[in-house]
Amino acid sequence: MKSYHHGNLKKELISCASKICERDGYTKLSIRSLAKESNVSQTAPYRHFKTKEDLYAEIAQAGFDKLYKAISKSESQNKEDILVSAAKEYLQFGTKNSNTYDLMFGTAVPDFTKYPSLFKSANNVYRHIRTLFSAYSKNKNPEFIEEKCIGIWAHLHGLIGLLRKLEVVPAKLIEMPDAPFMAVNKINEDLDLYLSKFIRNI
Amino acid sequence: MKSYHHGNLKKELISCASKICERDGYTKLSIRSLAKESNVSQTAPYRHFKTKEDLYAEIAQAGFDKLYKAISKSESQNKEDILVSAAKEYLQFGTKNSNTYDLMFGTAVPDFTKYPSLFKSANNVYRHIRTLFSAYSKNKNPEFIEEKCIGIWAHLHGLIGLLRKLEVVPAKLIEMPDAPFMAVNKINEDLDLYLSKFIRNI
DNA sequence: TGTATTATGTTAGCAGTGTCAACATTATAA
DNA sequence: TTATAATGTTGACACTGCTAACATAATACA
Repeated sequence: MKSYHHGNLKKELISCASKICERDGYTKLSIRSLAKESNVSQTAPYRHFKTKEDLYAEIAQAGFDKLYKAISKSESQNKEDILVSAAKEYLQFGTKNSNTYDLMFGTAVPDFTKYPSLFKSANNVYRHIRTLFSAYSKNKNPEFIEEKCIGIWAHLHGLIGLLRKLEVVPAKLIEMPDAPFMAVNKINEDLDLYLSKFIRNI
Repeated sequence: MKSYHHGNLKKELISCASKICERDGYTKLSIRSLAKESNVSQTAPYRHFKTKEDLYAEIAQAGFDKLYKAISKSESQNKEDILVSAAKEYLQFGTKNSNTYDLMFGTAVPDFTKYPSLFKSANNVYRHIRTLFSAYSKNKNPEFIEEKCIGIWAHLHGLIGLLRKLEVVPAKLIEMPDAPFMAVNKINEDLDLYLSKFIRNI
């Protein structure tokens, strides 16, 4: 005997949608199929999300919050270690949740300023990177810090994109001996080493 | 008096689709509206592209070819200047054709190995970066070269992604004084300086 | 406690999508 | 010239996001 009101639909939709987005990519998500999975009518989700983009924004925000947690958890006395470890967490989040990462940084939600809480969550990630680097860096000039932080962020962000794109079955390597897979795979195999070199080189 | 056969449909579709993808983003492209614009029936495009992804692959390949041209055109005796200039061309291509760049590196075509000629075009871009850096670098160790090239590529690739995401109307800055816009805008304003510092720092 | 209001559901329907099968016309190769 | 392949059209299926109109339940207030 099912009651007319679901009781917890919004949360369930977000949770379910997050899983689908991570599993299949956000373009595969459909509001109708999502509704079906929660045993509600096709248009019930529209009582909680005005548009599909609104739903994406919620998922993206949850992603940024999760990312923030991941890069915040490392504890150490050594400031370089913290930075390296945070970078590693960032990279791992991006590669292990690549579809969610794509939703967060791709065109699913083109303008974050439309969603202030999403904006804030995304910004918190950047601010934390800056805090860590600020503590690590000997040069405390704010402009220097900002510029280097963008650089670090861009490097990690770009690596995630490339790793995803170049993640190919090894068999293909034989056909394309000149492709950048070898190098990417090598980096992927020894991330710790790469990241400490990378940080120390800044 | 219109003839039954269009004569040059495939080329026209690709050209038209490229424009739409760059203007509106690739998700806005529909095969049906594309067909309508060429005054041809809804399903005519399917004689030239088995799926929408096949069409995306063609556009992406054209993008990589254009990118290759852009980063190849710089001439100079100084190997560092060539590298810096190529990096600048790369960045400019990515920021000025951001929707096309997104189509090239996003999830529109998830697996390049399905499209050998696209794969090759994309690979040419990487190989050219490597050629330039190889000529510039004093350390000629292949592993060193590969790793650094991935790093350069990732940095540029990531910057393009961030610049796009952080490109916001300045008015919003006031509401969010702690956001990374300032830094990003500064980098954007003086790309030459940023890139030469960046290259020299490798 | 009774009632008005709001929140949250449902049904029906519009306009649009990718893709396929069946058929029509034209260009080309044998 | 004729068979075949290439390239076009029509019609249809099963989807999609989204809206309007309506139904039910929870809540706020008198």
